[in-house]
Amino acid sequence: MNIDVMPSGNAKAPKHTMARSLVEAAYETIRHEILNGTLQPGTKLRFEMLRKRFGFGASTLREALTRLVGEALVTSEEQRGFKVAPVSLEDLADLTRTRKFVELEALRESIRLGDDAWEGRVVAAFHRLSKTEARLSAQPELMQDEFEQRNREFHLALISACPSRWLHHLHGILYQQSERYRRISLLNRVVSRDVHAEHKSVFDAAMARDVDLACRLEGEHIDRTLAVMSKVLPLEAAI
Amino acid sequence: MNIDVMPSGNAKAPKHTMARSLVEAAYETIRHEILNGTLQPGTKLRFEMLRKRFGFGASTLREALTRLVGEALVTSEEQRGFKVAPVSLEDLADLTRTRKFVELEALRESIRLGDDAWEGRVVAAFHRLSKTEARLSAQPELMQDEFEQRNREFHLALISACPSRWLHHLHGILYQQSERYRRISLLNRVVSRDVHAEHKSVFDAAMARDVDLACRLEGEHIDRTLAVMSKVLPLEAAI
DNA sequence: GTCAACAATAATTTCGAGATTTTTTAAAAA
DNA sequence: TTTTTAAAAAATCTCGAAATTATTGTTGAC
Repeated sequence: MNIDVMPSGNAKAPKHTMARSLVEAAYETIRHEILNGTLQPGTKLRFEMLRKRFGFGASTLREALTRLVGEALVTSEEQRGFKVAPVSLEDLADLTRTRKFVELEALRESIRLGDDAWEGRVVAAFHRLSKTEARLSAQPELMQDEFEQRNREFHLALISACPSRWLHHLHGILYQQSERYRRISLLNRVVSRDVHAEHKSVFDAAMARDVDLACRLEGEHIDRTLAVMSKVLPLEAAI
Repeated sequence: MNIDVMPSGNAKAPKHTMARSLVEAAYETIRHEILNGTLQPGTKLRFEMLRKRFGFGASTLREALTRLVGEALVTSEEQRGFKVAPVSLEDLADLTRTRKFVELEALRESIRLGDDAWEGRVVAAFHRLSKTEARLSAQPELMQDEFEQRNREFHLALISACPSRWLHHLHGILYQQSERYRRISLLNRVVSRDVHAEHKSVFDAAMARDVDLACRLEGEHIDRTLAVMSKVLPLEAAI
C-alpha cells in the first residue's frame, strides 16, 4: 500500500483524487458521495458499513468524518455516531442569503481590484464553462461533475482578485453547501432556464468593471438558483 | 475510566470542561492552550509530546487536532504533522475586517428583529460584563478567562436575535480567531482605554434600537481593539 | 397491558503496536 | 568545501482488537 492510495481489497476509488494519505482519500470519497447525493441526507454513517464499503480502518474513517463535521456536511452526536447532515428549505434559504451576502462583497472587491491577470482568469474560466454548457444541452445527464467543476471555477475566478483570505474561506464553506443542494436538486433535473445567458451577463458586467450591475446580476443569478432548488427539494426532503 | 473523562495517569485536566468523550476533552484542552497562548503560534504539535503532556492516545489526539484544523487554529501538512496556526499582522487586519463585516450584519438584523426576551438577554449580559470589568480594573491579571467569557457572552447576546444560523456559524469561526489574537496581545497587557465606556455606548444604542448608531459604535469598538492589538502583536510575532 | 430491571446485542470510542514516510546523520564522492 | 548517497532515527499514519457506551429484547412484577 504505497503508490495507490486506496485501501487494499477495494474498487471504489475515485480517479480524480490525488490524495497522499488514506485519511485524505476517505475524506474525498465520502465528501463526494455526500455532495452528489449518493449518501442521502440524514443517513446514519455506521463504521461497519463504511469499512465494508470503502475498506478504511476505524480511526481513518473517524478522522475523515470529523473533518466533514467541520464542514457541516456531517453531524455527530457524542457516543451516537455520525449522520449525513440533513437538508431543509429553511436551511437552503438561509444558506443562500448568507452566501449572497459574502459572495457579493467578494465580487465587489474583486472587480474593484482585479488586474489583467484576473481578467485573463475570468475569460478563460468563462470560456471553459461555456463549452461545457453547450455540450450539456446535448447530453444532459452525463456531465454533472464537469459542469459543477467549471461552474465553480468560473465563480471562483470572478472573486479571485478579492484579497481577503478570510472572505474566501467563508465563501468556500458556503459554496460547498450550496453545491450539495444544487446537485441533490439536479437529480430530478429541472433546468429549463437559460443559465448560460445569466453567466454571460455577469461576465460582461464584470469585464466592463460595472460593480453594481455585476453584483445585481450575480445576486439575481443566485436567487434564481434558489427558486429552482426550492421547488425540487421538498420532493426528497422527506428523509 | 468512566466518570472522570480525563486519561488515567495525568493531572492537567481543565475543570471547566464537560466533555463526554476523550476526543472532546483533548479538543477542549488543546484549544484552550492555543487560545490563551500557552501553545504558541507556529509550535509543532508532535504526538509524542502531546501524549506525554496530556495522556491521550494517538488516534484521539489526531481526531482532536483534525477538529482544530477545521477551525483554523491548527494547520496540517500531509505526512508532516500539525502545527499551531501562525499569527500575523496581515491576518489580524483581514480577520478583523471580515469579522466586522459579518458581525455588523448580524447586529443590524438582531436589533431590527429583537423582542423582549432579546432585550432581557442583552441587559443581563451587559450587567455581568460590567461587574467583571469593575473587578478587572482592581486586579488585572487574574480574571482573563472570566473577562473573555463575559465579553463573548455580551457580544453574542447583542446578535442573538439574528435568525440566520449560517451567519452565526461564520461569526463563531471569526470570533474565536479574534479571541486568540486578543488573548495573545493581552499577555503584554496594554489596556489603557475605557473599554467599559465603549461597551456601554453600544449597549445604549442597541436598547434604543438605533441600528445605524449601534453598528457605527460597535464597528469603532472593533477597530480600536484592532489598533491596540496591532501595536502589541509584532513583539511576539517573531516566532 | 404497562413498566422496570436486566441481559444480550450492536455500535461507538480508545489504545498501542506496526507500517510507511520524512528527517537527520554520517560517510563517500566530486 | 560542496554535493550525493545511504543508513539510521524519528515522526506520522493506519489498522484492528479491546473497552466503553448505547440499543434492543426479554422476563417478571404490578
